[in-house]
Formats: sequence, structure tokens, C-alpha cells
Amino acid sequence: MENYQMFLPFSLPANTAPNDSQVIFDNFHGDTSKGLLSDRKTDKFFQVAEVKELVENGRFVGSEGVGCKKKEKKIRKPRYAFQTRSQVDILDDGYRWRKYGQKAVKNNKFPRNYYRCTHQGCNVKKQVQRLTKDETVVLTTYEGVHAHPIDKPDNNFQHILNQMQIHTPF
DNA sequence: CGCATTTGACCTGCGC
DNA sequence: GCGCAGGTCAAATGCG
Repeated sequence: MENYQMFLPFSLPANTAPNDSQVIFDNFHGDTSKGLLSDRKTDKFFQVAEVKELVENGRFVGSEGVGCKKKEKKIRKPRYAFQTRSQVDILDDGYRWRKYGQKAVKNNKFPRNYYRCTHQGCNVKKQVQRLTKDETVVLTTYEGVHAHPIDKPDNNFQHILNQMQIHTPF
């Protein structure tokens, strides 16, 4: 079985309950603490260890599961979604973000908000949206990895991040 | 003043 | 080609 590394390119937001959260791995979603991920389109489930990134020339081009045909080869950065329950939309994850857009999402009464990391030379993006299905759930999607230290290291969520890594069987 | 936010316009990919 | 949906830009505006 292939071994690969899982890491979270962000720290967890405030008001995060690790037991009530899940990490979504780009095209796949599921509960990593149970070791299962499912393909978004086919809903076919894979063991997390069967899902891997497709990398060409050092660039992320998609992800696939064993026995699953390859995804589109469009060049883009890996995206990591983090889903949690929260009363507030603005989750402080320790980085400084500048909002650059807001869009209404189809079949969703809540808008999606787009943020960019304000750190010089860091073009990490994230988008935040609330689910219509369960409006207590906030879905945060990160794109890219911060190549700089956290801007507000005084926040106390680094230990929650450590907890989260324990929960993920990678 | 220096930054962040708001918000409509614009761009792009995709399906028909 | 056209329309839709998602993503981004940027000028105007707000705020400490």
C-alpha cells in the first residue's frame, strides 16, 4: 500500500471542534477519522490510503482513487476543504485575509466569500460558504500553501491543529 | 492616510 | 455561439 503524507496547509479556525469537523481532500470527501473518502462524482468510497495526488512536473493536476479513472488534467493547485460547525462565518485561523469577492451560489441561499492572504508574495486563497442543507455548517476551502509563518502566532489554535493531525490517519 | 470591504462588471470554462 | 455558473478585478466606499 502506497504511503503518502497528509498535512493541513492552514491552522484550524477559532470555534473549531475537531470531533465535529472533517477534512475534504480536493475531489474526494469523507470522514478521514474513519479512514474513508468518497469520490465526488461517483460517490464510490476509497480507503484514504488509496487516494493520492496526481503530480506532473512537480505540479498538482488532480487526485484519484485506486480503480478510479483519472481526473481531468487541468493544472491547478491542491485544494483542501475544512468543514466545521460554527455560528460565525468569520473564522480566525491566524492568517490575515483580504476579501476580494462574494458570489451567490446556485441552490444556496448563502453567498460564498473569497479571500486572499495579504502576506507579501503569498497568493494563498480561501473561500468560505455556509451550507443550505445545514446552515450550522461552515465550509472553508483553502487553495495553496502558506510559504511564511503564521501572522498571528499568539492565537491558541496551533494545539488544535496538532489534535487534528492525530485524528487524520495519514 | 493607509488599509480593508463592498459590489457590479468582467472573464473563463463548460454544456447544450 | 449562447447562456449559465463560478471566479476575479477594481473603483468606490468605509473605517480606525
